[in-house]
Amino acid sequence: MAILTKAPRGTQDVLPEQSAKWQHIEKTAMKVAETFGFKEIRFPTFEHTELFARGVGDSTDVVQKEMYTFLDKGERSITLRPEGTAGCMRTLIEHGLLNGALPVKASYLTSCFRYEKPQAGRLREFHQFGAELVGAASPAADAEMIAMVSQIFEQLQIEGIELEINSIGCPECRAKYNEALKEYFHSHEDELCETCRERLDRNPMRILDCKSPICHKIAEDAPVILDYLCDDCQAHFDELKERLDSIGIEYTVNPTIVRGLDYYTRTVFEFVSTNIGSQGTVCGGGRYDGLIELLGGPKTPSIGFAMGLERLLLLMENTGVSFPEESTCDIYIGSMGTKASIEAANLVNSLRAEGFKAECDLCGRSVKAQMKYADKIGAKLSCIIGDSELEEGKVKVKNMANGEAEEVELDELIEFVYEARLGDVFGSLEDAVCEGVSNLTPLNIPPEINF
RNA sequence: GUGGAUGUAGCGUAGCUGGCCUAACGCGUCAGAUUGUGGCUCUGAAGACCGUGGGUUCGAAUCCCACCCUCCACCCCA
Repeated sequence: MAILTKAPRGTQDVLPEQSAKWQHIEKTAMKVAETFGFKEIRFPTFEHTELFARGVGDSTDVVQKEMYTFLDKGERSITLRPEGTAGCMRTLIEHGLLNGALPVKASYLTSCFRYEKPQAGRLREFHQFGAELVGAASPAADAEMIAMVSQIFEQLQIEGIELEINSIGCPECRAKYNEALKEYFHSHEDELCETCRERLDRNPMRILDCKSPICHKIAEDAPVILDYLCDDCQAHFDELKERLDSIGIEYTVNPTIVRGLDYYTRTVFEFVSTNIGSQGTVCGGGRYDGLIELLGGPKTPSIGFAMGLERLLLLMENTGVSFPEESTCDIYIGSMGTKASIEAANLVNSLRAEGFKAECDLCGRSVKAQMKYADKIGAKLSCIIGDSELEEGKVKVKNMANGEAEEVELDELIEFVYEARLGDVFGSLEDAVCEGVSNLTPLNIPPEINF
């Protein structure tokens, strides 16, 4: 296929038909975050390569083989963000937000880029909703973040998703654990797969993740990080569990969760589904107490997470979660002849100024074709303006649902549409008034009323 | 990066033991079915370089090779 008409590998177009679903997810996530005190933050799509190399970690797969890195015309090494946290932290440090009131609560909707082989739930450009809670070391912060994710899933009416948590300790207890791991795996060195043998001294924790049956078997009896936590890390993890129990959030402790980004410390968690193929992690996050300092900021304990929006959407579609219905055109104003077409355009314009969805003919089509179009776009009302209507100043307005028509003065068309819509929402205009709703237009109706 | 499956109009498919394919069908789109009104029905039209590029052959959507894309698994992660 021609390169001009084909999207690059691993990218996805969102068609108008799909966009309402995206907006629903995005709005819900941002709104829930707002109730938790988060404010949106926006930061660049690309950063200096060094930021990710340092922040995410030189030895990670993401940095080693998945980044979109290039030299710009000024010979700077630039990288399209492979994740959100590093850029977000850079922004907070650069603008001195960490010198203000802590914790800082920032949420974002971004696209991320990783050069990977695409498959279900894995794209080269993907979108995530992320949130960072910066400057709070307490397990209360961890619990709040996890609660926020659960709340988002609940609001979205998602079921069949499970929370797994783990603690990977602080650098001190992790060092002890790594030693224990190395010792254990060295005793099985000959049986390990090739990649694991290479990992053994550099990053033994990754062997726990290996899917090769033999390594997996060996890993089953390996020392568990949870047994090597220092007192502080242990207390932190215990309190987190206690808090989750108390709020009523179910979880399982999975000691094999080892996040692939170097910055994580202590709490790590994943929300996993079995309904979207092998890329089952819909949301992943954890604490990163050392990251900000590593990037040159003040020592600031923090925790964050990211949700894969494509995966979330996939999950919702695969499990039959319903999405809110989209509102359709309130009135289609058809016309015959140029004069009438101009009048129709004026009427439509006035209606739109009031916040109604109104449409008219732009193709010079026959009356019949215009009516068909009105039907296709789901117009609730329709009318056709011709010479006689202009003369008499009246139109027949048809209710598309039942075919009944009513004669309306052209001057009063806007009021008519108004009453018809209020009637739909409240049963009748009288009911609306009874409910104390007055002076409503589609523009000032509270969002919970799906006008 | 490794392995497997796929690729025909906007969508879903038929054709694929090579010539009746100047590519068929359904949905969708557009236009008509007596003068200015949708949903049903009927008629008609537009729309495909049969993923791309090579090759075999008198002749290829159909056979061979390469590449690309999509999907699935590994890997990795959201």
